Amino acid sequence: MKHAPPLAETIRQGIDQITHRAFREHLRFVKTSGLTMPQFNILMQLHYQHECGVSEISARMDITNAAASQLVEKLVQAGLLERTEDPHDRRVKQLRLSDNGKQLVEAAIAARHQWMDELIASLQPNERETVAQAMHILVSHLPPIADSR
Amino acid sequence: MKHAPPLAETIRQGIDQITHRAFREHLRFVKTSGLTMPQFNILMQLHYQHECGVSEISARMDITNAAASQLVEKLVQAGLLERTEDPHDRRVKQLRLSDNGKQLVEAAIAARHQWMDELIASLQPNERETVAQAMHILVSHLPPIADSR
DNA sequence: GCATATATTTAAGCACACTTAATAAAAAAG
DNA sequence: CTTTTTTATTAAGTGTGCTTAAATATATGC
Repeated sequence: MKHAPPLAETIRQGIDQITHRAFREHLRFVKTSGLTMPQFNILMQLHYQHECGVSEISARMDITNAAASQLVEKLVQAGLLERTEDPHDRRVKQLRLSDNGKQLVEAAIAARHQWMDELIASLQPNERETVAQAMHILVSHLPPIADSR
Repeated sequence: MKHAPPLAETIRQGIDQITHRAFREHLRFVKTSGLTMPQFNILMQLHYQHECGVSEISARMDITNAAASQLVEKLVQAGLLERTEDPHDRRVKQLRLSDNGKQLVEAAIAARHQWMDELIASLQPNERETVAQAMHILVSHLPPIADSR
């Protein structure tokens, strides 16, 4: 019998497979939502950030302000985003998820959790314990911040 | 002190964060490669499958044959794909990565492994053991096949 | 106050992925 | 052998995201 693969290789393969699975599921959901990826990304950003201006979106997505403005416009038209004037600085527009927008994002998160929960449910209690421990370790070691900007 | 989050929640958050990180890294690489996502996906598919026809690509990507043919054409023009006639069935074209194509895909995989390896290197030996164990558990429970077709 | 910088929008135009419809060639079915 | 199906391509047209350039409005620096 050959020797087992080194731990690092096992971890790499695990991350590869899990992310691959997660990505495919996410793509499928976005497709059924009728939105494009960039549009959807804006919604997700606003879910985590709750409120921001157009410039913050263009900065995070690495596109021009003009591009971000156009994307936002479509989402406003679609009734997924609310765009109001910032009273403190009337140049900036405050962007926020509308109720419909929130609903869509929550559905996306639920879909993302579905296959995870099935996976988790298939584990033995002691396995679940090990996996949770590992995730805690990984997350705590992940990125100091790594914003690349 | 409040109670700790349930294991399932810890696992979900771990998977979320890891996939998010992986996705961002991958996007960055694809961008620098000068290719678009659909083009890159074809290369990745041919990396894992080594050889296939145009129809298989359109089926897997859920686009028409016409669209797949056009994408393939661009990759052939770019020198990343080889397209030859299948002698067994002269309707189908055998698609295969060229040497340049292979090189690009390998660079992508190397880039994907880079941050993982940094992460792995930051772990204590016993942590690494736990994480590897967890990954093994997860992968073995992942998807029977789940090809959705 | 006046010049400059910042935040956003609009217009014009390009590249890309995608679609449908039409074409061609080979394989499979009858 | 004729008809039908499969595989791939081409042509024409649509929608999207993106860019640059120009316009507008507000805030900031001196």
